[in-house]
Amino acid sequence: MSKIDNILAILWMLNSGEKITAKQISEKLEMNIRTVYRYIDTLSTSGVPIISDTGHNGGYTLLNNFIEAPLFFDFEEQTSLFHAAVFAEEAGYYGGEALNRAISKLSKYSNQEQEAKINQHFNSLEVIRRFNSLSIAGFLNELELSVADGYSVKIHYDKSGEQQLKFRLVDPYRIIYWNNKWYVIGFCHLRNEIRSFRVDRIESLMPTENKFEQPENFSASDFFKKNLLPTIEDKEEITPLIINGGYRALEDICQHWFLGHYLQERSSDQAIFLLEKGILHTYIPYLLLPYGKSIQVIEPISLKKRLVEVLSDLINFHQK
Amino acid sequence: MSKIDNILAILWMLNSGEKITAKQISEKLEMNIRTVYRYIDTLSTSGVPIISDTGHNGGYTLLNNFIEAPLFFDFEEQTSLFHAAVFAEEAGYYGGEALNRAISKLSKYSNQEQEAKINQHFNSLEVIRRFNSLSIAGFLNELELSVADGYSVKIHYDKSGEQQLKFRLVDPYRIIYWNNKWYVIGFCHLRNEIRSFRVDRIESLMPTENKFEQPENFSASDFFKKNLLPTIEDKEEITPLIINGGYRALEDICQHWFLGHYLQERSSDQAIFLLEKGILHTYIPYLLLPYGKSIQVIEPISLKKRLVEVLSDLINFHQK
DNA sequence: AACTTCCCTGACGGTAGCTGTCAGGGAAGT
DNA sequence: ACTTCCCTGACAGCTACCGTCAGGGAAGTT
Repeated sequence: MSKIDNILAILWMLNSGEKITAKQISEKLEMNIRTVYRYIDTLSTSGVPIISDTGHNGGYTLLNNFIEAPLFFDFEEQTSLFHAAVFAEEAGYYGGEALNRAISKLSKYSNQEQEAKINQHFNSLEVIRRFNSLSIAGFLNELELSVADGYSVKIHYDKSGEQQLKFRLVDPYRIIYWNNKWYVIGFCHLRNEIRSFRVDRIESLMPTENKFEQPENFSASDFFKKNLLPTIEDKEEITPLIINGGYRALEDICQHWFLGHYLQERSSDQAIFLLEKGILHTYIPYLLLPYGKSIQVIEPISLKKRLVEVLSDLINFHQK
Repeated sequence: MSKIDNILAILWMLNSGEKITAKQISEKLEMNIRTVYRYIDTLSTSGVPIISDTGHNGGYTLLNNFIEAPLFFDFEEQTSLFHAAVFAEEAGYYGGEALNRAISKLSKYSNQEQEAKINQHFNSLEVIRRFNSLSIAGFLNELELSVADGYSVKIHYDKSGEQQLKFRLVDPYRIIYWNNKWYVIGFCHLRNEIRSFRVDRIESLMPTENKFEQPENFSASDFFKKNLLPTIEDKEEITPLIINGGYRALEDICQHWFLGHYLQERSSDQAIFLLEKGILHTYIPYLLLPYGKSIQVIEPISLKKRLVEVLSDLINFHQK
């Protein structure tokens, strides 16, 4: 960060109205504390009415909150904000309206030279959208409000694609975006436990006036990863899955959205995953099929057999 | 007078709204005119939208907007910018440093009331990262510069995972982000045509001093979609692929990263795609395998046969 | 077309200024 | 007495800044 940026940052901090110590400033801005003293001195000398208190409960305040410190971004910063907006759009971010307003404001505050430079660099990158389900931004907006303000929602969730008329009351804790899909995680009163719901499978959603308490230090990330696939009911023993293959195929499989979580070890032609036996025989065969002959299961033998079973089954099915 | 003092003094002079010349500034602040030019450049580079006119009646002014209404974002706009940064990070965006700087400025700029609100809404959403290959930000940064400034790069590209010692000179037109992968599209001098390269498969990359002309109105998106898979050499006739299945499976397959492009028509239990025959028999079988028995090929019959062939082949392979 | 007023930039040599470290001092609160 | 706070001077290293010089182009006037 340049000196100007840091000086302005100090002004913004002081302008917040709260007393702040030199140590806090030095930590926030990652500068040496001696430099903080110097900058404060510089600002004071320049006429900024800074009040400094020594001793306990000491720190700096402004005489009044009237300093107008301008906000500006250099072309790299602006370009990156514009690009970030593009990634958010690609993901189907629900706050697109506010984001467009922000971007629009930003784009009005450059002169022609700056604008040309920003465009040049902005156009270096193109983000191509993938296919998404029908717009779920409406539901996401509702959910966001409910999460932020702590209100339960009543949803009609349809997991299997078949009509069901049961509503659920859900305390939404967090919205999740993962692997090109939107989820809401929350406490489901119907099931009396924390559940995740794919937003594109919500048929209807109604806000309620039921207030709930958000749990402290809830990590949606942890919960989510633990519940990636339908839970196998009984605790089963962990077993290694050993796969041989070419460099590229292994690279792909080690970064697989599901299998990647269970990677234990790999070399240039072998990867070892640790999985529960139940998962191994129910889901893994289908996950491996698209790799064709570019990978080979070395262990467990039972999975090789299971694979052949699945394949035979499919042959019968497709010969009908 | 310290530099900061003079820089801020210039900023206030410009903020008066009147046009002012470099000479006037140098006299008022008793500085050399070369230094004035430097300070103006510093401010401009930092993002202050200064308008400069040469010749008679020349001088500096600030963009009108900036005078009347300094840049200000409300909490929704700020939250959305913060979220956008999170999506960019998830994608492995190369401009993360500049983006962090921008976000850092924004977060320091908001007052405490705004900050609490922003945090509340910011924490409503969690973006979970998928697995990515080793950091390619270095290459992406180099590529971005080469794209923006129009310089060729020399790359060593490794598509098959085997060692090859042939370099290519490439005129990079655009960086592409699609389906969680980064590509560069450009004119390949080795192949004498436009090609796309997956950035994580670039083994080495060197900037050159060879300047090239960016083509006008180049849509990387169009090119990219047309070259999604290895090109089938001869023009083959288009044929329909008819698939039956349950609602959910069909929903998934119609949004498939590849097949989605060829969707012609669908109903609640059937989808029709139009594809070239060659693609149909070489790639489609593998793309359909993960769907197991949840979908069924209705037409063409030749594909059903091909599917059975592929499955038999795989059985032999996995029984070794 | 020539001239003048303006913004602009690169290169150079010299040195001013900036930074972090170290040492020391005083005010305020427990 | 101790701790937490603001504060300052001095130093070495080195980076960035400054004024000077030279040159270029845009815009307006005569």
